[in-house]
Amino acid sequence: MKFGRPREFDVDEALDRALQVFRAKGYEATSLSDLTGAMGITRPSLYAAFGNKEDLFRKALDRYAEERRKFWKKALEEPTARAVAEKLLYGSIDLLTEKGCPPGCLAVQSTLACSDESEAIRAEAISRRSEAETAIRQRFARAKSEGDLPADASPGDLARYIVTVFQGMAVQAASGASRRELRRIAETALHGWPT
Amino acid sequence: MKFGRPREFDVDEALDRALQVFRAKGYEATSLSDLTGAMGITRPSLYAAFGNKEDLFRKALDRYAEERRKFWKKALEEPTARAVAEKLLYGSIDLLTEKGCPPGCLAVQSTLACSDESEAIRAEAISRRSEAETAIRQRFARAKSEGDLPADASPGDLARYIVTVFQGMAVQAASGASRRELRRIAETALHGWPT
DNA sequence: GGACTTATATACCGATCGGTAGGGAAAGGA
DNA sequence: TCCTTTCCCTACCGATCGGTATATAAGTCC
Repeated sequence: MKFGRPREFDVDEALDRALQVFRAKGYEATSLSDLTGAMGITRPSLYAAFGNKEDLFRKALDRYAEERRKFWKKALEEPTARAVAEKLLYGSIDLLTEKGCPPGCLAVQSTLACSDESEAIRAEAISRRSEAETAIRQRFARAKSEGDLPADASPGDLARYIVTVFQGMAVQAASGASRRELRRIAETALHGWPT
Repeated sequence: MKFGRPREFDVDEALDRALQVFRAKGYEATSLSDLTGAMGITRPSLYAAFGNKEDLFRKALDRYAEERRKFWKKALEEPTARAVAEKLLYGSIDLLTEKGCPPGCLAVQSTLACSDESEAIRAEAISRRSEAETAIRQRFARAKSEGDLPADASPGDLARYIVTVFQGMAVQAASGASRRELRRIAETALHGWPT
């Protein structure tokens, strides 16, 4: 892989730019012109480097998911189930309102906005989410066995609940909710956490 | 308004068909061909009866919102704040999983899927939602003054929380969650309701 | 019967969509 | 230097987008 003319743009940087656009508009509403404009490259360069639009989106989603995974893996290391839940909800506020990006969650957005053709994208976003939910459930099950959660608590229900509140917060963020408002939502959601 | 050739289709029925399509695909991903196909009318008939695509969507959203408003107005008549919250969350499960329609909430979907051009649609969906939240907050404020909610409870936070959980449930429904799963989410969300 | 009004049907508009062909430009290997 | 490989650019493809001009059919009023 040493022959030929070297490419004149940075692939990772271009992918980041693409991710920004996809976050702002969602998969379908983002056009190739939007992408090439933001990435600073031409259409053929895009296709040569990333395949087609769907491939590019998948790579952007990969990068996005990897970043998020780091976050919740770290959150699961908290000593108690309560602390884990707090870290997940409060910490996600930062991710939902990163400066420079439009607020919201790419995965949630991609789950909802879909036509017939992009069903594959939707399915992928959903499956990625279930990975996180499973990890949270297992963490709560451990907490239960350690006596950290009451015996009548359901790790599966609690994990699903946390994920659902996060998704609701993502919708709120996309609707313009401030960090302060999101914090109050998280606070209220954790108010009845089982002890 | 009695001159001229009478129209050969029922406007309300056609609007219902359009609503179904918009619910299935969202505003942007729905094409005029999708609409005319489902409504059983031609393009010029659609434009003569409803204006353009955006007008049609707004009318469909009106009809949708009216139906939903009936639901939450009724829920707010429950005697206690707790009963109101239960009715709102459990009752919304039916609305999120109506048979015949694809699962989810049109307003939530429209909030997230948007490009530059359809920002007006997005803004309208958001403003409609705030109407419901305000009504819920006022109901909770009344409950607080009646001693039905503790003195340290925040009607605003609780209303926002209920709306957020609903939105999360809408995402879950659109991702394929069953009614049973949605019921468990609602149950968990209400577990820590202030007494 | 017209005359008038309104809905329908066909066929089309310019713009944009995702995706690509083809030719020149820039590098390494010989 | 010449060849090969790869990349970049312009220009274009067919399909589809939302929206409409035009002509005809179907009614009420006189």
